[in-house]
Amino acid sequence: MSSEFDLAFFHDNDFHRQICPKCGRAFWSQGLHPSCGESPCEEYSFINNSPIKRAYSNHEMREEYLSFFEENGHGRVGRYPIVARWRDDVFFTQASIYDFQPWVLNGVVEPPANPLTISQTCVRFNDIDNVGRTGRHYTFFEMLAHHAFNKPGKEIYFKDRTVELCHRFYTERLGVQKEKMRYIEEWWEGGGNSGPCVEVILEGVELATLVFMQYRETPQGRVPMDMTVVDTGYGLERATWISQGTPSAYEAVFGPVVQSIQKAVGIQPDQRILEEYSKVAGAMNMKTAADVRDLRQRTADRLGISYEELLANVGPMENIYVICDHSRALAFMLNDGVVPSNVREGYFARMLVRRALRSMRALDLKMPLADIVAMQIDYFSPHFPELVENREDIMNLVKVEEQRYYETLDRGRSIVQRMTKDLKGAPITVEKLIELYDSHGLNPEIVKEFSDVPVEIPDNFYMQVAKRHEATEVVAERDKEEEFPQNMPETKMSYYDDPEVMAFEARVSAVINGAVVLEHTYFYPEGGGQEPDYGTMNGIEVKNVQKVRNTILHYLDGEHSISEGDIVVCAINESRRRQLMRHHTAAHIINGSARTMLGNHIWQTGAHKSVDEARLDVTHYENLSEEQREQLERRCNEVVLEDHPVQIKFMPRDEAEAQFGFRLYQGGVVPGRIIRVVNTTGVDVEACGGLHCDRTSRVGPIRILRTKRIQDGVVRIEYSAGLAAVSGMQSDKACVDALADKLNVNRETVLPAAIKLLADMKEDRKRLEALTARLNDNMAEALLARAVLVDGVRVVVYRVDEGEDPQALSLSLTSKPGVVAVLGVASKSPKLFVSRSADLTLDCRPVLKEIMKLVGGGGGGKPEFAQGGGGDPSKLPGALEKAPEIVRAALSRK
RNA sequence: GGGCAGGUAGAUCAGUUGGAAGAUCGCUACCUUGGCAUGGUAGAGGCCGGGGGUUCAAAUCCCCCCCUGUCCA
Repeated sequence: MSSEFDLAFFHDNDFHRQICPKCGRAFWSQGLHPSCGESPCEEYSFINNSPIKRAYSNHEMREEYLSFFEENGHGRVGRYPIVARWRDDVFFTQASIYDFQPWVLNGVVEPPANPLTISQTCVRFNDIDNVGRTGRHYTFFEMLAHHAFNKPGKEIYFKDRTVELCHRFYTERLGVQKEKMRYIEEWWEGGGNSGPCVEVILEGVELATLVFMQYRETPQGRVPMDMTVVDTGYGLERATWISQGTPSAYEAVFGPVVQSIQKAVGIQPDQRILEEYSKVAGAMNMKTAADVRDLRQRTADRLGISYEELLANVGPMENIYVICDHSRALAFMLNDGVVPSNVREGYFARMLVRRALRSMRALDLKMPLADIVAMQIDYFSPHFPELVENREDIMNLVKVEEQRYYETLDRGRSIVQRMTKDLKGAPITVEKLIELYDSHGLNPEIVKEFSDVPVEIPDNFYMQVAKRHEATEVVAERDKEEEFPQNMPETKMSYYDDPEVMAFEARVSAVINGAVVLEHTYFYPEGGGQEPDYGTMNGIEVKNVQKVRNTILHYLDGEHSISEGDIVVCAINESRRRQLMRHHTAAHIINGSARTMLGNHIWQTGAHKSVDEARLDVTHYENLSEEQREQLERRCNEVVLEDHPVQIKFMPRDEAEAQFGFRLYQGGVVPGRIIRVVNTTGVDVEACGGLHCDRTSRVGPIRILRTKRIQDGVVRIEYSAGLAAVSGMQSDKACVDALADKLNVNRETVLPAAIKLLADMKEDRKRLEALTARLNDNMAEALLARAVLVDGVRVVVYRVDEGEDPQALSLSLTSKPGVVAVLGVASKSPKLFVSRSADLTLDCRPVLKEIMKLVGGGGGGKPEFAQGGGGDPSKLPGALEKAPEIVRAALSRK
């Protein structure tokens, strides 16, 4: 491996290759060092003693870096969004190289500049538990980078130049003494690629990683890539931190925000304690609560103070750091289109809100989280102007989510209180604690606060929770096997040239698995949620059209004799096509109108357009109210009437992004160097492959049929447009007319007539109930008059007729003292009821069972009221005849 | 996408081994008061989330679906 690092740059500049005695890794430096310098081999040595010539703010450091590389021939590129909408394999942008995967790396798309430099906003959640504690972990961070993409015959630069630029940046630009820089030899693998890499270490901290991607990891082994890539990553926050030499990175990065919160909380920690704490923490990797206690104890020992004194200083600061980190991450995530929810990317936003609120609770900091997010926006917006535009929307999302958490806490409080009431002073078990967290979102600290009984929290609590989730099996994702040959002839997509052509002739270039491939076609294949065109080819029905890579396959109804080289005559089902076009343009109108109405957090997450109806799924935190639905419908129809032109243009990707931003990618992944931009002028701009009306007026009426929350954070808008909307209105009218006809009123009075009808029905039902009750009473009196006297007890045996209520009659009979009632129903499933008055002690259940034995059924119930059934209905009358005897026997047994 | 906890009166929730759908608050009317807070009495209000199944009988047991909450990826 060492040959990978035998760089001319090292040799020409008096670097020495050394082996770290602690970790055994090789490293290069112009100075001589006892170890590789990375923690835990060496402790931080820059605190209060920065090796960098002056203290930089985060913003100054970013600019210093980007301008250095710009001066050295790199094109400066703007950040990509945190939500990696151009990829379907990850939720978030976790490194600058993500911006160029997969299309730049696989050669489909040219990089926006080559070489380039960028400061990429990233989020990572794997180390979230260390945020605030180690002094160097974040959920959100900026990765400074310079990248070079080397194609065969078009080399930009590789290892030597990369290390040289890195070295010069720190030594020349930031004034670090050159002997202090150390470069560790390492190997990197990720995302199916691999290559050697160099870790850049300064004063105990890893500043950057320089990766040289040159292999592809395949099932057959490691193969060289056609394109080699320089993939570097420099932590902006770390560089800022080292330049300032503050105890933790958080002070350096969030300066004013940390101070404002500190002031609001009213604490002034001992700097010396924070410094030592940070040094010890830097050398540790914490997994459980026990690790954290260990860290604190070690620091306290070094300082010669008590654990409690340390905790009083460190604890509140950790919470402040968590709040700072999470609030900044939220500002950017919400800005870039995440809506908090309980699934997918939204869950990470929810988690950040809840963790931040917990820290605020621990500090007893009583202010809205949205206000802290606003502080971050104000601190970062001079360099990220997009935050200003979305400021109100971001704050609103935070407020909504904060409110949700308080509702969860309220629910949780009553759950815990009910639970502890049953426990009567016994402690809450670990099992229950896990359930409260896993199912109700209540972490043990909160449970402890809510409960009056003892709560014991195990150190490995969260590991036990994780264990619960381990058992869940992972469903293997089945790759859809490519069943089409690799070398199919490509089809020219003529529908993009002129979507108005509905009849054409074309030459057949192939027939694949019975599907016809033409040299060019006006048939629109299924795609972008739009169903395919139907029509005819040589008079045969075309019933499906699919696109596979760049080939369009026409599926015909039944057998056909069309073969390669034929000229076929084609006709497209025009009414179907026009309706699909209207629904597609309507989707863009609705999307744009909803965004204007509800906020910039509205993004399309799915869509489907068929002939009769269509739907559009958008990100939003709650279902629309009826008023909002009406308002949206009205706004959409105004857009139709305003007659906006719909401009469609093929544009280079970078140019389109520069002009319209990443909001273009509403429909998800759009590969390719050139993208098709559909601009519904003044309303919405999207990268879209669909066919559209050329003006909004041609969409016709738009009806928002209904909206529903299909999952937390996603609202489905179902709609119809054009003639489908007209059909809907007609059937609605027909329905009301038919209803009016049935009610024998006109359509204007159909509603009050229906309301009156329902009221009348309800009244009638009550009268019927009252009447039945009176009938029961009368019947009861008549039956009691005919009752057989057995040992002074009146025994009533009666076969109930259809329409009488045996249960109510039983109750009525036995409400008088000294009565036993035996009531039978001889329906096809016979039933029997045996009841007695409250003053008697007879157990009705054996009586019932004995009678039902004669019928062949069973039953049970309570001593004073037994019921049963089943068996042969024709045997019921006979059984009832024997009933008085059975009752007599039972009474005498007493 | 997966796991877990739920869905009963307008609201918050009980409902034991399957066997007559309940409590509290709120609502309506009347009584108490000069008026109000309050107190007293009576009453209204339920497809027990939906659909199947087991059973003589299901809010209760089993299966499927829908909805809500929550944790994890």
